[in-house]
Amino acid sequence: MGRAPCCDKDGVKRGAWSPEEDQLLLHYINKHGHGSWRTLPKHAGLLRCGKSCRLRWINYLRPDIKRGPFSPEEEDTIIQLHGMLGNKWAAIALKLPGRTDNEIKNFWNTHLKKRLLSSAHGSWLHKLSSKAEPINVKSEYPSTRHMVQWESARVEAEARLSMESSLLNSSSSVRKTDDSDYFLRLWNSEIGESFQKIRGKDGGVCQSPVSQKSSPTKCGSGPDITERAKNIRSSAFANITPEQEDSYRPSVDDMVGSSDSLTSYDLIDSSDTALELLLDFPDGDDDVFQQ
DNA sequence: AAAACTGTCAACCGCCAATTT
DNA sequence: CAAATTGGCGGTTGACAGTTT
Repeated sequence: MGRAPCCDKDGVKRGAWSPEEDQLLLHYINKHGHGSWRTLPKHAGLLRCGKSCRLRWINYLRPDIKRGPFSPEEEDTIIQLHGMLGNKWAAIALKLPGRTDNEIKNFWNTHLKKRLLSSAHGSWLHKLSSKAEPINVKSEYPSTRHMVQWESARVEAEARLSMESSLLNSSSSVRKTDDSDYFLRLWNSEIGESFQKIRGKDGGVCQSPVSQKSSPTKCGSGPDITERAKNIRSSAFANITPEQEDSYRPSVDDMVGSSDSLTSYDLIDSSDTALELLLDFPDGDDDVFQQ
């Protein structure tokens, strides 16, 4: 059975919100809270879909929304979290107070992704031109090919890192409920703390392309980010005791019933391969993420 | 000056998972 | 337990502004 539409299309206003509508929504929520989004428009006197009201509130009207350009630190965080989580915008937004998933998604798609791809493109071409034998992929369109290769390597690495993280999580006392929940636990664990320490050490001296265009940037530069990534595992685990590390290691019970015969360490090792794939992304890629 | 192009971002759409009936 | 409902998420679209030709 198909799902009923969230609201009738007829008689429901769409498109940009007027200041009057914003006022109505703001006033209602301040007074009563949002309650059920479905019934809110009716009670608030709005000719809008509840879903639309929710989105407007979350992305625009909420009082804790942070306005203005992304700070270098926020930018850095987005790049790193996206490397770990992929397009989990809601999870990423949880680590950026005042920023919405939509805002982060837009920022990634319009700024960071382009920089990443253009830099990756340039670096691959550079590497190709310096090698007698091109990489074992045939295509008349090197740039497209390289982007695809890079992207597939990244996706694979993500998938394996995700699997690894799931194993780590499954071994702790708390079970995974959803991606963001799992990630928050990981982030708030010793591993996450260590990761943040790594960030603290080498991050932060970068400039937002939006707010400080003329300033130099090293935010997310090639060696910077790859070194960070390399350090995520080694440094993070190095900072915890063997007992703590054991607590992240899957128990025998956890492994029983798994569909294959891999041990947790096999998986971690295999993720190393994928990570290397990601990390071995062209040497001298100093300009990745730079404008 | 104006048409074409490009970039940005708010808003919508469709799907999924959790919750309720 | 199944169906219906709701909230939430990620992908995509389209309007608008700014820039280039």
